Amino acid sequence: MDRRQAKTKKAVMEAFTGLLAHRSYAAITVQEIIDEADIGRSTFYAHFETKDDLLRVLCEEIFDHVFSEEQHKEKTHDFSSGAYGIAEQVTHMLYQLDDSRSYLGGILSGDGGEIFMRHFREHLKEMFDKKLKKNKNIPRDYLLNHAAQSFAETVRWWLMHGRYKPEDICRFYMEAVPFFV
Amino acid sequence: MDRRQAKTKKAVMEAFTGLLAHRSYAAITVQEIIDEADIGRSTFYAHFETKDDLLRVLCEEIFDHVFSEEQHKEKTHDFSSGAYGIAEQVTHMLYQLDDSRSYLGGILSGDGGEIFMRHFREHLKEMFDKKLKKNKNIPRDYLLNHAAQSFAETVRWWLMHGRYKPEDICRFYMEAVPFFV
DNA sequence: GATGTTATTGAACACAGTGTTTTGTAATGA
DNA sequence: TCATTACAAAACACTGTGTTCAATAACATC
Repeated sequence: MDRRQAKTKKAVMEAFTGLLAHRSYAAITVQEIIDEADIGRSTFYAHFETKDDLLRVLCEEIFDHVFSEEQHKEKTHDFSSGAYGIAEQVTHMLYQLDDSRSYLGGILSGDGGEIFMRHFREHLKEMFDKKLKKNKNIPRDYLLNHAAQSFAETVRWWLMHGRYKPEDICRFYMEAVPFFV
Repeated sequence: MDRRQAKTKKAVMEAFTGLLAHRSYAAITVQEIIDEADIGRSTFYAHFETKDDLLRVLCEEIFDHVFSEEQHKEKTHDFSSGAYGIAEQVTHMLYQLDDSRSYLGGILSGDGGEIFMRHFREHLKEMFDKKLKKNKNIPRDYLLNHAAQSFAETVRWWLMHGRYKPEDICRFYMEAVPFFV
């Protein structure tokens, strides 16, 4: 990849996350990102289709970070089926998310949260799919959505209000949503 | 209240809910609401400060509908503390929400959902506050948020995907979130 | 170092949507 | 009847988005 492109993308991402640390996604304008990144307007639009596209890219990078290590672990230690590992996986995700704490606040507050939460939920549903206990009283569809959404919401609650350690949050979640094998 | 004002407000609300039945909140413009309601632009802004304000008013009307009957019941039969009644209350709310099903879809999809869900969650937290079981392992703060958010999400899931009866949804929820007295 | 390619710049532009203002008209209630 | 209030219509300012284009700079490769 052209060094110029890489430099531009890095500048945009840093400007964006920097702004997100102080203002909500909805309140940030493309012009501000451009000014902060110190690039031309047309350059921005050469890299990202729209402002939402930029947010989507950032979310994907976060999710890559949060989920990829997990997949690595799975392949290495075969955690893929079994109660052992789910707590560790959850805790690990929480640690990864904590790294992005500074700008996740800006993403989550206001309507940018919608985009993040929706993608996050879908990733989680895929991840949790094989880890759910059977339950004859509740449709699997509902339970899977409940488990995923509850975790996403747990993260949101944690990042916005609480100041607990990842291990604590994991314990709360596992106790509140006791439907894993 | 002036008959003209009442007529205008009714026209706007009907136009708005009518449009919400077919498009998401974000995709609907003020101009469309005005055209549909067949009123002047300045008239709209004499009644509502902004487009978000209109959504807020609609949400409040829905919540009045959903929660007021509950408060009535509480005062009448003293359900305020006790396991008995929570399932009935939840079921009753679900029936009320089902009445608004046609346009709730438009509110919930896209970023309008944020406004509805946030207000809904806060109302629910207030309502659930006295009905939660004590739990020494989980902070009350977390548990209350979890119970409220999970119900809001249950409603969303139900309105968007599922086609169950209110009684079924109530059963799923009570089983998934078994933290009520 | 010369050369063709690609990225960046900056400014101007079209466009959509929001919310405001003004003036004349019509409905209302007392 | 009459003062008050709501409404309509159109023009307006404003903010923000995304596009276009010609000039310039950086790049990779030979």
